[in-house]
Amino acid sequence: MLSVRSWLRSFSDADEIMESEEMSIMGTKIVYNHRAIEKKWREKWEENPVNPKVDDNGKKKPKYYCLDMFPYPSGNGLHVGHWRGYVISDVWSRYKLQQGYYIIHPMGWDAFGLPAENYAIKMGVHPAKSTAENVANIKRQINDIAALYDWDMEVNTTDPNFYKWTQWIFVKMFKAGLAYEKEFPINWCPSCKTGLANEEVVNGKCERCGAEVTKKNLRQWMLRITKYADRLLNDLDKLDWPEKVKKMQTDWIGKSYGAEVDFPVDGRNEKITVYTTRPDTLYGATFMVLAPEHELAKSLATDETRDAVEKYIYDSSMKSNVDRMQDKEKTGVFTGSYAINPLNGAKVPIWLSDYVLADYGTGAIMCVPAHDDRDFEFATKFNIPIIQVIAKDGKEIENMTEAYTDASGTMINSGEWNGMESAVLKKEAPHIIEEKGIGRATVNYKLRDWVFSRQRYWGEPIPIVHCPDCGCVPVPEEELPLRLPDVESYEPTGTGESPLAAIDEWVNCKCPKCGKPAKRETNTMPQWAGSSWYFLRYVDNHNDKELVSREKADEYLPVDMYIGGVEHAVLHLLYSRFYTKFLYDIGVIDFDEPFHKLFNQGMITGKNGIKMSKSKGNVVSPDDLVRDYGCDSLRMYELFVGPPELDAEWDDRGIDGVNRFLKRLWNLLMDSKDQDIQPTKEMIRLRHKMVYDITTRLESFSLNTVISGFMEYNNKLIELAKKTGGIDKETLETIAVLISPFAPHFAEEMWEQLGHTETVFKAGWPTYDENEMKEDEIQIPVQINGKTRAVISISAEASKEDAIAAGKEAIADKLTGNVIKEIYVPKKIINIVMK
RNA sequence: GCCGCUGUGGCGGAAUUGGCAGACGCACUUGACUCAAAAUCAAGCGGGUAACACCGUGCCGGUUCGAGUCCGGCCAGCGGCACCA
Repeated sequence: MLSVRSWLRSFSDADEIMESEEMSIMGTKIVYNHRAIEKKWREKWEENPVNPKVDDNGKKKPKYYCLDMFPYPSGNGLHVGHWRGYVISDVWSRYKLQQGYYIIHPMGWDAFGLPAENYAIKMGVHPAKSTAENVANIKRQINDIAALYDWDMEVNTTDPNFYKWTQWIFVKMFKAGLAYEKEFPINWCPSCKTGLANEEVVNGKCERCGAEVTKKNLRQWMLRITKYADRLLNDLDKLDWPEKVKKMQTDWIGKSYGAEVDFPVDGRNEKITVYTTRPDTLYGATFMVLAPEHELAKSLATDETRDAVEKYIYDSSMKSNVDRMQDKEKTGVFTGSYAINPLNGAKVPIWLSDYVLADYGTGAIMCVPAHDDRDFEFATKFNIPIIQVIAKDGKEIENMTEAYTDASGTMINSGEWNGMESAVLKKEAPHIIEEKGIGRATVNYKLRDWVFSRQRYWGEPIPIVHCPDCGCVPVPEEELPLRLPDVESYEPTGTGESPLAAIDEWVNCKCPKCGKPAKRETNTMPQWAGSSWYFLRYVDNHNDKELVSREKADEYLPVDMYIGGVEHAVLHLLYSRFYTKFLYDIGVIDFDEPFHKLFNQGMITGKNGIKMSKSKGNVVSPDDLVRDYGCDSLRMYELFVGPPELDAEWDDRGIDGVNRFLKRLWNLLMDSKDQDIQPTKEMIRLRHKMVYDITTRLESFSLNTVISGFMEYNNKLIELAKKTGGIDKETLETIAVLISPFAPHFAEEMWEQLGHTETVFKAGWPTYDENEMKEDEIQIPVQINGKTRAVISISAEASKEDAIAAGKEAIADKLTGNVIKEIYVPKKIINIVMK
């Protein structure tokens, strides 16, 4: 079919040929014509939207806010994979609409940031221009989905009326002490030529472009997300999110309980504080390791060790993240100095090694080789003594070949702690240490503060002025937005300066506080800045006084259902939670979690699970499929390819299946609609069962089986219609409503063909009656020793005796042994156990 | 290395609380219609057998009248974290 089509398309009037062919009338029957139907209803909806606008909302109806992650306007347009999430959220929105909810289903553009900017650079056009073009193109493609989007709510992160508030939030954070400047070696992508947040480094590589991330010492704007670590962690409990995402965030925040212990340096009036989660093993500490970047690292060297120590510190600073991670074998250098174990006075050597991270804990650790794998490896390599302090199964391990890391066993070689259970001591030790005055109980997080500035052009300018007298002064709130200036050269410089730094007339300004000459901050915000709060703006996007009015926020927010890929688990979803909590703290909104329920849809891939991309040449565009099969068929096929939460390989051929289904349903409608068929008992039963099945599958988000359910019932009804000549009107009406979230144009046409003049979306979701679903006669398998030997038909109400008697009769010739047990599970099975 | 998820026909995938494994669809085969093709309709479609029997849900074992489903032990693939002390 497709190849014939493409052959026909080579003629100039191919579309007209196809159109007339499909419009043709075969006999007296009108053939399903998706083009005519979809065009007709698209126009009708344009005139009379099925979901009323915000302002028409009676405010009495319950609302449902369904949202999918907004796209960035890439130059490649949408492929069938993008469709999936949009179809899922639209199906859910329309289902909620049928249940009587007022639906908020907006769409917008995440248009600042690297993808848009890199595309612009590649094409040699200004990002503002290419972004606007790409938005227009993708908007056209998105309209093909026929989703319930309310374009009056549209937002665009590059619109000054939007980024005014992105900047406003930053100013508020600055005033709250949550945004601060810091100079330190940050993750730097040499290809994107910008600093990156920790979350944007995946396996040592840039999340965007895959280039190896290096370190660069830069002055940076940071957001103190760590201050929210506990709340970000604890509030996960109240979210209806996939466990997988909750776990990823939990691991990323990485809270651990332990103790800081102060080790005096031998012969010096200094101490080194270490962080440990295993203070119970303190007696087993036989050495100490500092990160090469530790502030005391250099000064601990003696005359004999100085050269080696300085070389090691220098070498470490030259290693990239990837190098440092991939080093299989531990390296290190002895400083020549010793520390005193504050518990037992033991003198332990102080080493430097890059397996200790400078920015976690205190940048220094005590090492207990007997009970830590890394310490064991290090001690073995450098011949450092190993002292066991936990007895496994009551005794010391002889000839230790690996560390014993379980916290289960009895303490030994541990002075007054001897004989205690290690698991108990692990909990008590921090407090004991605190009482002794040699340390304190503490917690630590893997989460780091957020590196928030980017040395790129296409982002929100950070609204800060650097004044020689006043320091960092925020741009006054009434002067926002601070507009991104137009610039001729917007390519990244790679020097650590943003292209904005080259615009003197923009950079030079007056200090808002004292009026003296000052300079503007030239870094811009990351793409996440806009996407961390955009969902709040939809419901009040024209408000020029507030980010969102409290009235509208209270009424419409937060988001009930959020749909997006799992790739945002620790980026967008963590940042959005942080922003929401901050806005809650300053009273902008009255909730502190943005997304009540989260659904992660799986990715659509090309053959063999390869991600669709232009460079791989495996991108499938929805445009041809919409033209050849229709929006309704594609919508249904997007769901039919597999469980929505799992990845699925795209195969064009499968769409024929759903298209044939719609054609068969159409033919059933055409055969039945003018016949006034009286419903048989079987039709009524099927109708109730169908409502039950479709509804329960939809509720459990098993959207692929909803589609197969439609096919199953359609097949059954077609069989039935062969006997009766058609299907009753009520059953057909029920199908039209049930299928309306999935194939909205088809449903509307079906509804109209059945004589209705109002939209099907006002029909209301059908209900079922379990009594009507019951069958009088049921088919039930009869087994001998668990193997099916016959299938019999009995009354659904049959007693155990009657059922078993009927079952035995059916397999009488096989009942040759002694029956030792007879099992009847009502309506399920008969099993005769024989010897 | 640690944590999580997933293993079912040629393929995508179905199987409430354990109860006829393979629904639904794709592909394929055959037949009808057609000069022919497409479309459509009808039949078939895990392996095995002439037909039964029998064997089949990654592998090994267990519980049970009965296991894709529960338990124990492995194997493979995918994903997350990755020296976080």
